[in-house]
Amino acid sequence: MLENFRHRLFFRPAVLRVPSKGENYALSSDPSGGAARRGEFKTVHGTVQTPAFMNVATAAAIKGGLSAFDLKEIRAQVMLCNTYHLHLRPGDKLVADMGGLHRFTRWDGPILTDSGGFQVFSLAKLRHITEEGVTFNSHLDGHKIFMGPEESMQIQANLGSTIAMAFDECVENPAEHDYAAASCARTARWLLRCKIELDRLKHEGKAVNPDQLLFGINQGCTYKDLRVEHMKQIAEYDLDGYAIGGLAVGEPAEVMYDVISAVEPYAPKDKIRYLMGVGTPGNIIEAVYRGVDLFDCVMPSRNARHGHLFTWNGIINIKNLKYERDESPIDPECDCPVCRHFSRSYIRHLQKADELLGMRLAVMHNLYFYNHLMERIREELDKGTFQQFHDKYVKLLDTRI
RNA sequence: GGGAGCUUUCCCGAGUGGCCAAUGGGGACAGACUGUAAAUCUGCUGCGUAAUGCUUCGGUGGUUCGAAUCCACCAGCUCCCA
Repeated sequence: MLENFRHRLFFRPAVLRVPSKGENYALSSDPSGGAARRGEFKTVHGTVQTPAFMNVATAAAIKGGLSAFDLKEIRAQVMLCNTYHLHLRPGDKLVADMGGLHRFTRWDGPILTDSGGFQVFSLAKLRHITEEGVTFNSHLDGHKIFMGPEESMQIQANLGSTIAMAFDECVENPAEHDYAAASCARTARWLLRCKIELDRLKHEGKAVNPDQLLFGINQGCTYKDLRVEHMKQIAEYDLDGYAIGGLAVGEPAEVMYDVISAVEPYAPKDKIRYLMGVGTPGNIIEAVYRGVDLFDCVMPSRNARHGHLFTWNGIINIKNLKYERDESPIDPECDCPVCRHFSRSYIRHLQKADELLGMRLAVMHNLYFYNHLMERIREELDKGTFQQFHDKYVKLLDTRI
């Protein structure tokens, strides 16, 4: 496997803190293990500066009406699409016939496709799991679909993403230790099947992207013993990257941070680490602190559609009456295209009036905020001032104002 | 000129004697949202309280133990006949 990820350690937390009065969590990284990293991740679709945020475009579009061209405008590096959703509609075969996701969407940067594993969790009422894979009832029309590791890889090979994710089971929280153990053992077996199948597809010329990378996914619920054992196991498969999945599914943030700290020392140092589905700006800062390189989350786009906007002074709800006559931009400290041109008053009006533009502008701002947050984090790591940045913003950015 | 019907809390609209401060929508106000079944969902919307309290269903006056609901008159609106 070619080297595709180079990183430098810029920061090691030296002091273990305990929660002080008024704090509901404290940094608890193991000083010998967790460490923020500044890196570069090379792919055939371009190099990703890490830590990075991946912009979620589940059905090959950013909800709220943003295109590939808008993604450039908001300084996005990576787009993320979904295997299950694209398989259902328009169908991965159609995407392959149209030349793959890059040609289809006109996004020429890296694309990561999630495997459908999260839908095993989120569509729990519509599915049945066996060793072979998962049977779903389509959320669109109810028809039965089967997806296992091989099917997920075949679909992702058709989509031609830069990075394919292994097909996993994202277990709900809380879960019994026995169930979590059995599930992550199965996820490990599925991972091997994924690797074999993707190698076969590439070897037989059936992958739209012959250089498609494969990331494995660590599971084990909130049980550190399972997490560590599972990570040790999948670390031996020499994958292109390692994800931590099954977090931020209802457990307290401190628990999530502890799991990351526990499992991080066992993730290969020279491979990129991806924390799936996370999170708030504060979550991301804490996870970077603990050695995570890559993130994705629906929060900036979904919340934007609902009027919940991120700023460098905390979170605002643009629909609130107090912004009715507010001429200032969403965030006075933001230089995104939306903040450069439009007032809170105008965006509030657009959202209250259900104008499409209201969602579009809000989504552009929030995604810019997230991508810019990652830029700031990289700058702070480069300058060696990430600790101060962390201390200033980790709580502030998640606070409602 | 004659006849019929209607008028409900911000709006639409249920309710036709007590279980009605009054169904349900909409709007307003606020909250939730973490690998997107999410342009969704939740709360709240007469005043006030710890609470059995107070004011309200076009207006006024009646009937009744009790009225948004029944009666009379008045006002406004709609339709039909001349």
